[in-house]
Amino acid sequence: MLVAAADDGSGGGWLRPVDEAGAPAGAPERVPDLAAAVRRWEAAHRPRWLWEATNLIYPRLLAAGVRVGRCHDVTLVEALLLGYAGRWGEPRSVAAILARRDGRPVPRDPPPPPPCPPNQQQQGSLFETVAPVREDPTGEIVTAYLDQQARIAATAHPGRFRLLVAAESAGALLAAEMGHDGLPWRTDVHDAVLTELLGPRSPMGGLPRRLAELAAEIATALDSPGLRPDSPAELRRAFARAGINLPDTRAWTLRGVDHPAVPLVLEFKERYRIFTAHGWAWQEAWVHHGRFRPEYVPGGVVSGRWATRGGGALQIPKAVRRAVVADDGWRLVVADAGQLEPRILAAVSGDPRLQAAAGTGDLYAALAAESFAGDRAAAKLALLGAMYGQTGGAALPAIAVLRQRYPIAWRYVEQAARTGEAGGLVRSWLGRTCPPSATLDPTQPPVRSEAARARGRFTRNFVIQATAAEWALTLLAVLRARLAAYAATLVFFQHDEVLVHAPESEVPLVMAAVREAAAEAGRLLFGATPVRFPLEVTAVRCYADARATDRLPEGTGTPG
DNA sequence: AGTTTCATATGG
DNA sequence: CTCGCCATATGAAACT
Repeated sequence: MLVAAADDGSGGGWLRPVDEAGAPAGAPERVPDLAAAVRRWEAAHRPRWLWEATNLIYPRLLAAGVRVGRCHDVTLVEALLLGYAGRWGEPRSVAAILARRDGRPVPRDPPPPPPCPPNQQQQGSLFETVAPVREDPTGEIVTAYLDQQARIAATAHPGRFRLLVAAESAGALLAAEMGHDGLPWRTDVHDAVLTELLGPRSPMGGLPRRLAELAAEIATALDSPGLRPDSPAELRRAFARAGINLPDTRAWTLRGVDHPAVPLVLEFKERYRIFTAHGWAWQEAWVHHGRFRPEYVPGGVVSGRWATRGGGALQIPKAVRRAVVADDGWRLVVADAGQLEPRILAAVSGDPRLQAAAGTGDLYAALAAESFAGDRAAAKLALLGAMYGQTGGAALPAIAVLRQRYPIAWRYVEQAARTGEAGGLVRSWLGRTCPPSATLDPTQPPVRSEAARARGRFTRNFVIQATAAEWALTLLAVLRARLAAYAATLVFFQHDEVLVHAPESEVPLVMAAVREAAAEAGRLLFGATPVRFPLEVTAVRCYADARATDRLPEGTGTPG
């Protein structure tokens, strides 16, 4: 059963129960308290909620303590369907869907809100900026839903597309929940990390002591009083005065320069970065009551990966992860999908030799043993180079070996690249479609240009990265459903890594649930396949203690 | 003064 | 690992 739901902008709303065909399955209701009504329906029937946009309606339900199991997010699904039809970027609201269907002028979507740190939010601002709704919109939502169902049925693989739709909608629920719950964050530990790396904070808002000392040492070493090492232009001029002409001041460039100031500059850069991006100012804006609450944006990246709005949640530096600490009596279950993209390539291409390697715990090692004389690093570089469209550098011989030894996998990415170079569209396994090229015209003869080659690299990588993203999204959806029975909650998701905050007593159950979710995601996407999607799962007090590797020790002994 | 682009870092 | 892919965020520099 489905229940279409809409809020009226002031706490109340409308509900309309319907069946899969859109026929009434109960009386439409005008409710004075939408959250309370949703809570009653969820407890009694666990329907699939049908609404225009999870990111608009669900945060208010969460604030009222209401959670739901499943939904269909019309706006996110419309983005998928528009992309599938090659109409990327057109308006996605219910009103836009109906207008397109009826041949009326299509209204524009409202602009997304700007990034807003939670500690600067004004209470009630959301309610004031949204015009109150006076008419029941649930009938139109149902109509839009039925229109979408028809278009989904007309895709090349409707079953796959339905899985994508379900996963995308579940992701939207989870994104709102994680933004609401927040990531456990110890401000005292964060302070200690900052003080250790940067020195005591300057009371006047200037550089902290250790950074200021480093800047002074750099100025002395370059005989440039007052030099600000955070200014690339000043730094280049100072090095030029010392007889060293730099093309830029990147860390990698500096590492090749023999001068006493270089190690100081490198140290300054590393620490200055943490000071500006994840220092005290960031903490004051984004962390409160022991939780970091970023705003996740499902589908915010063209490949289907999530983005975040403000807070830099997907770029937390390794050093700062020490501040992510489980509550007393709780643990963080950290699960990381190792070697995900090459495993995806094996699954989608059907290359039997690559699939054999992807059936082991360490794909790169198996590949190395099979085709690279045991050189694991070469095997890894070859695969990454093939998936990214690398055309230069030291990995070229290894890429040539890959091309010859794994021709089916090679042809898969080559085909995607050719399509892109010609201005065509490519799709992920479940049917997410890449945006069209801004410059290439598929109706014209192919051109050979740097733009065409860049487009080829993009589409080549898209088919892999987008499928990897939907595997991860499917895992999340499955795991979220399994964790509903536990006190444990998902608190963080970063492309191929998830964090679950769990009471100690639930840790074994949660670790098993994560592994099962990974296996289930593989089955849901690819059915019976020899490719495995192993997870490295650890339970830790502190995020920084979860070691990151690209190797997955399996079984009882070490290989070789 | 306000806005846009560049340079450089972080993450996968 | 400069590479080849996808991002966000900051401050400086360069503009309107």
